[in-house]
Amino acid sequence: MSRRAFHRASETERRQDLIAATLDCIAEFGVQGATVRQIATRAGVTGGLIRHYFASKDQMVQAAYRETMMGMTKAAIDAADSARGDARTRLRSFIVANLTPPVTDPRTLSLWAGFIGHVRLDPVFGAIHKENYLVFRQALETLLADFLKEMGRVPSAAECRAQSIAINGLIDGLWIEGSLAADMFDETELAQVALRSVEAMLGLPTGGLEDTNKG
Amino acid sequence: MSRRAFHRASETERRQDLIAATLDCIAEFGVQGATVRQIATRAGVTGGLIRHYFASKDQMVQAAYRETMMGMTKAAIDAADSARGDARTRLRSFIVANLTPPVTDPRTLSLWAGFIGHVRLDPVFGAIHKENYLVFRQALETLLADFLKEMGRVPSAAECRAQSIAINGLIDGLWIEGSLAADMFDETELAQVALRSVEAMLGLPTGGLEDTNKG
DNA sequence: CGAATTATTATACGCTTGAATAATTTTCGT
DNA sequence: ACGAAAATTATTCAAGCGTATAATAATTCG
Repeated sequence: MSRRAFHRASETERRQDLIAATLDCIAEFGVQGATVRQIATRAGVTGGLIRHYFASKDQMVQAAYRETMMGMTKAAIDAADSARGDARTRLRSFIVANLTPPVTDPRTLSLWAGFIGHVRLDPVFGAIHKENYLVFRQALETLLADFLKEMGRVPSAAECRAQSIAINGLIDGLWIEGSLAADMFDETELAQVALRSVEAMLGLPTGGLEDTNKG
Repeated sequence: MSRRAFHRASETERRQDLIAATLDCIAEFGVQGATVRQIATRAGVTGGLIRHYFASKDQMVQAAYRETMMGMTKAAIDAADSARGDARTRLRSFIVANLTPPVTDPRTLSLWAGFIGHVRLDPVFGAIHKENYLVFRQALETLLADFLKEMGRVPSAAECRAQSIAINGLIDGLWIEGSLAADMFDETELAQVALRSVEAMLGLPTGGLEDTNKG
């Protein structure tokens, strides 16, 4: 049997490849199935190389978790930032980004599900989770406060907190529903449900779901 | 070394003990740490006995998943049924039951997190998930339709669907938030947020979060 | 161009896992 | 009371795990 051919890559490139292979394996086989050997095969290297780039498998998985979470949050925040319009438009872009691919996506949920169980067990996972949660929640609260001000309101701190908790929860829950059972929802249905629900929660007139006999 | 003392239990009792031990281990150590040996130790038996009650470890974990999910759904439905009042009261009881212990609870979330990653990988998990989801969603949709009728509305099928998706998402998301970071919320805060948000989504007057300068 | 260094492969090790089997104790029908 | 059947323990096994180490190929640099 001949020896496997060498392919030498730059450090950042190889680290990225290894993280990508880790995510592939977790999405496809679950955390249990994401073994060092499986990940190495997927990355096209031999197992020993992993230890050359990461002190342990755990550290590599932590890096993969960090990247996944930051990617999701960044996608939503970028969508809000690049929506150059009024505060309402920015908030809506943020919500839509969270409830459409690639954030709402079966693969993303598989990754998240594989990771979330570690949050309470591994302090590193706990720290990554907490930081990401705070970034997300802060972004949402800012968008919300801007929107309320734009409507001419002077929201109290209590209202901002309560409404951002509620909107955050709504986004999270719809994200799970949509990612777990994507086939049960039209492509834009969840985003539309979220937008209407959020604006109803904030006291705006609803957009088209009135029934025939309101009273 | 002397032999371990025998303790003979009835079949249903022992199966229940093994499932309970499985859940304990998953909650405490994660799915990875819930090994046959660890579970057996927790249950106070030796490993071989597990195979006497379950054809494989997988089947035992599936039984544990089934029990956990059915328990959560049943708790909420029972709360709604035993609230002998108008439709609004029943819907509120359903929501509150979902967002207070033992449904909203760090341990319950740990269990759910341990399981959810299997839903897409193991068809048995997929079937359990789907069945439970449909039961939950049907119960919610019935409660919602009753409530809307009680308000004098004649809700369209589309509205019922959209609103129940939204409420389901809100419950799920707040459940996760509350279970992941119970220390960040007052004991009844999430339930209150949910109740106010749901009624706002349905077009009812809000209950006390108006700010100082509406309009 | 050659030596030192680094990246990569290949192999080996100790441990844990789920499962299978054998041995032992209890229960129960007759 | 006894023997068959069932429940439980104890032991064993093969496979797979993460990791460590040794061998080899590529790169770097004086």
